[in-house]
Amino acid sequence: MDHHQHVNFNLRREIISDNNNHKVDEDNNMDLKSGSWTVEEDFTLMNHIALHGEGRWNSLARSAGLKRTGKSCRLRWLNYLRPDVRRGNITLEEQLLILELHSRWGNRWSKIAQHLPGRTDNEIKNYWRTRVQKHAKQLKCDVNSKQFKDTLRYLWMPRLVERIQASSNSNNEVINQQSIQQKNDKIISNNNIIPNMSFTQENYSSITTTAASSENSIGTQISDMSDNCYTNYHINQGDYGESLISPTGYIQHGALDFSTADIDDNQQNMSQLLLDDVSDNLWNIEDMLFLQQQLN
DNA sequence: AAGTCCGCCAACCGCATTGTT
DNA sequence: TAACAATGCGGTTGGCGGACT
Repeated sequence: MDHHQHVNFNLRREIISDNNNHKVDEDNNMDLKSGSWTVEEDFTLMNHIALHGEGRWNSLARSAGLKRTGKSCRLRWLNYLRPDVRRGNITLEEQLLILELHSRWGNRWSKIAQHLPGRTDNEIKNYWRTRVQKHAKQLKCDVNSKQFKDTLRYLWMPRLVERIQASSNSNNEVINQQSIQQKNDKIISNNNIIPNMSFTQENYSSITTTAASSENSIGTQISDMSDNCYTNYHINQGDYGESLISPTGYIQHGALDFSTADIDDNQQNMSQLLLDDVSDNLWNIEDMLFLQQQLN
């Protein structure tokens, strides 16, 4: 019996499906449920894992009294119920990291997820398919094509870096303003009011903290990584190629690898892409104008 | 208001790999 | 070391909800 045969044999033994979202565990003659998990099932699984730990998913499912396959329990726990699962929108930093790591490793979702604490491979895969592949589709090019990879690398990723930096700067400004106000308040409350004197940012640079180091857990964790992608983008934008990136991070004329014949289509497609992307916080009007200049 | 479309994402499936007996 | 079981991984599907007509 070769590998495939015995795997299929395992699967046949494990479950036999009917047409009604029910499966039968032949060994235990038990109806198995599939589809969405109920709150009761979630509690049952969580309580059982809290008491007995995870692993041995098939026997866990049986001993917990869950009419689910071990696989289903494992997936539910790892992708949803685990306490350290990070929920909510993918941040700019995470987007950048996903793009970078995917450019290195391709569809190695699990490997990529290891570098995004709290994110699951499923979540990253979904992000890629729904957001990134959508843009490839809009550009009418293959997601693996050089054209699309260049678009990601020379447009999307630098733009994300700029957004991250801008966000970090604005956070610093808010923190600085708060610090200044607190200082002033403190001085006033101590009856040490100094007429006509205001505190500048320079005066208080020593008491401010950067958003990246104190507020942004991803940034902190990334900085601990052995292969530090995010920091590389922060510091070495020249990595994109000196001929491509201007000091502001913008792309030099002619950097895009579009053939002349494709320019009109690409311009139209990219403009539409950028318009659509406003909802994803990746592009703005400035980007659109810039790109149109590049394509003209 | 009702019907349709579409994007998102949880969950499933098949296969590969790893662990255990 | 072969057989089997458990786990991991990536592709795909289907249901839900919001947007649109």
